[in-house]
Amino acid sequence: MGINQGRPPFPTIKRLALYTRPLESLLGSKVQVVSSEMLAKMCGVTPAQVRKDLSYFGDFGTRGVGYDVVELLKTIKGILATDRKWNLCIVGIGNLGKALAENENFKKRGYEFVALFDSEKEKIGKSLGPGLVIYPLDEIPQKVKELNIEIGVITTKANQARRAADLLVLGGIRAILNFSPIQLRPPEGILLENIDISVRFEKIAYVLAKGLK
Amino acid sequence: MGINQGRPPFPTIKRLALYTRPLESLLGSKVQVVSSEMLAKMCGVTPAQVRKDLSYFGDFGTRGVGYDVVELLKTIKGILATDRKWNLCIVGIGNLGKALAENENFKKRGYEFVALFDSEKEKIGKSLGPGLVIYPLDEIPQKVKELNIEIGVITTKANQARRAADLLVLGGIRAILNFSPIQLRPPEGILLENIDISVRFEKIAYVLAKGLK
DNA sequence: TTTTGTGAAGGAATTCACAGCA
DNA sequence: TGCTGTGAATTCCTTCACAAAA
Repeated sequence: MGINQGRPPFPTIKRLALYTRPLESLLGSKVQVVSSEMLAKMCGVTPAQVRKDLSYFGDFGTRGVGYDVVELLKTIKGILATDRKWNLCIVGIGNLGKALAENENFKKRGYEFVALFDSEKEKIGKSLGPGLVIYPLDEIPQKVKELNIEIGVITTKANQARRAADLLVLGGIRAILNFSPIQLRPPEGILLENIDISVRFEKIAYVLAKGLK
Repeated sequence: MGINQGRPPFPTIKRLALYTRPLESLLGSKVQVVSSEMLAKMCGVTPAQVRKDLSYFGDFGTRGVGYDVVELLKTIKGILATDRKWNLCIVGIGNLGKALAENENFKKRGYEFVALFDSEKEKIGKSLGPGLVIYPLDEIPQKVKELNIEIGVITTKANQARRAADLLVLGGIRAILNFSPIQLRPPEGILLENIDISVRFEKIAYVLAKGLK
């Protein structure tokens, strides 16, 4: 019973988020109990992995039976802090920025975009979705403070990314999710995550070309 | 000298792709030589990591000097098989699909979208960019064969993802890049990569909430 | 000198295999 | 009996530290 050794590995955190999806669909179909084996299959991982991941946070299962779907989902959301609202903003309202802003899934999970920014004059003042207005970049610091924005998403062109990051930092942002292919260097204490989609293509190309598994 | 032990770790492959970006900008500014230390700093990794990564494939540096930028870039592109063209298609032409289709960076790296697919009647026949027409989903298998498409990108809504994957497989696709939050199960031998953006938000939320480094 | 290339050491994450409990 | 929870074993990846080369 309960609480494993030191801090859980980061891969564990990402998998917890993964577990959430099939769990929600099980919930929808009124399944009450799930085994590590079933959950594992639904997520493409091993059963031992599922159990180990969960064991870092306590023990939620019943031996011989499995995990209660409702309880497990609630627990994971608690661990991931998805049981509260997070205010985000997007800098750079091109296609990608729009795609994120209009995606309903994020809001469902508690991630709410409360401000949009772009450098193009023609876009300023336009709104996307329900009352989501596009502001100029200079207003980033002020809006971040005013609206309590904790996470900033950068979807600008490469040449604007650095400026976007600086302005977010100035406003007191806590984390940045960067889609540009630029290496940002935020000050100590600010969390940076990069998503570089073409890196994924490159991995695919490598595997295909080398013909390895 | 040269060629390290067994197959290189996958993290190494992803970093090679990462190294490519600053290398290109160095190339642009006519810098001829780069040390592992400088390259490391530009990418946010350690110098030892850079050298170890490269050592899996041979030795390209000159001791006491560094790496020749032009040569290193060419070598990495060769390793990643980015020195040739790859034909891709996108299934699901919403904002995200559009963002990918219109992004010039991919083509620059050899990843060319040669067909688009969507299930909405109103979108069929429209074209995006230079001669990129949107076809209905049923035409996926035929077009994949006809145009020699090796990589399929799925940017549909969740409820269409499975069908999209099946049709791609039917056409003989070799790899699938899946942006939907659905766990796909392609047959043996077909490479699947998932990009689930909200997982990244979840990791950020976790770190912020726990206040850990 | 300077900076690479790399075995050896260390650390992190996964898998094994089984004890413990329902 | 069946499935969880978890130390121990293993595999995988990174970092260290230094010999080798320019």
